[in-house]
Amino acid sequence: MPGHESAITRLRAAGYRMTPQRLSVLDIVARRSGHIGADEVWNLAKAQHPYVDLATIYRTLQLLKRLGVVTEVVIGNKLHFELADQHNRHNHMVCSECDAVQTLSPDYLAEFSRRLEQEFGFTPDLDNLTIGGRCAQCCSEAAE
Amino acid sequence: MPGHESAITRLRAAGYRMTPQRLSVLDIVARRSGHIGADEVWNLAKAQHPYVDLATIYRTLQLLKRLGVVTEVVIGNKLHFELADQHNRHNHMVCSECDAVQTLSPDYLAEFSRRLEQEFGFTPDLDNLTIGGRCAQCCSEAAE
DNA sequence: TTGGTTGCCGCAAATCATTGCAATAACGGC
DNA sequence: GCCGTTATTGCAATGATTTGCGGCAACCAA
Repeated sequence: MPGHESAITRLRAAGYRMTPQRLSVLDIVARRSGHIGADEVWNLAKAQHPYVDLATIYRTLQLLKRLGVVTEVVIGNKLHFELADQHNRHNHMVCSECDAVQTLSPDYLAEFSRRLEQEFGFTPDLDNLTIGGRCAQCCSEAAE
Repeated sequence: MPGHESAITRLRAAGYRMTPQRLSVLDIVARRSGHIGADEVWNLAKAQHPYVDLATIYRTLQLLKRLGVVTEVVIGNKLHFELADQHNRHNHMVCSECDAVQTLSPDYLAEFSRRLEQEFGFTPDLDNLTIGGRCAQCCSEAAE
């Protein structure tokens, strides 16, 4: 399920050019179910297109993030990305001890978000919000 | 109001040693009302203690964060820190366009946090959670 | 199809943060 | 107060990400 044609259209509509590098990154992220690190995107991209620079990977990922095509997850000290799917929105909870990632329905943050907008005019970027903390397992291990 | 004696005690209680470098960092962060960047901590620390390494600053700040003595705020692509004050807990909303920082009562996240713990056993580290997004001013400017 | 405009890429350097290692210093016990 | 253990430091290297710049290529118009 490619599903990224709309992303291409959106890029063009926003005045950006479509390049083989961008297509490649988009394709790699779209094929992957779940998040993928920037370095891994780079490795896969090199296979398709021998001379891709890592800087281009990062720039492209940031661009796609700004356009809402991909979302960012902070895992440990590294950034991961995944295809934004309007029909399957979710947030991420990441354990700072074991780096385990759990997803969360955005419903949990809906009320919070609404209040920030209403009371402060602040529009939180929930799609790219990573909630750090300690997972159940690490909590129980720490309690021993 | 120094207020970091308790932090020193806490450090010692956790089995850590007290060094001039750590005292220095603690003192600098405590004196500052509001957040301060790691580089600025370094500059101020060098004034007191000529040979302090930046790595020590980062290590110390991470340690103090782990112990709950300081909290972290992500501003732009840099980490800032401030003294954790149990009597004045707050979260931060940071605008990704203009880097403006607003504080927020933790009450706004209390219900959310409670649900994560109850339903998933996940303990979010709200003290160090930075909420990214767009501030009211940047929102209105973007709408024009 | 061709040409001009201008956004994008590769490269290299800079920035921010973390980590391995050997020397040093903090601190509990004598 | 001195000593030994071992956590901590400084240093240098590494890792992760961003940025400046000049050449190149995508795309629109003719």
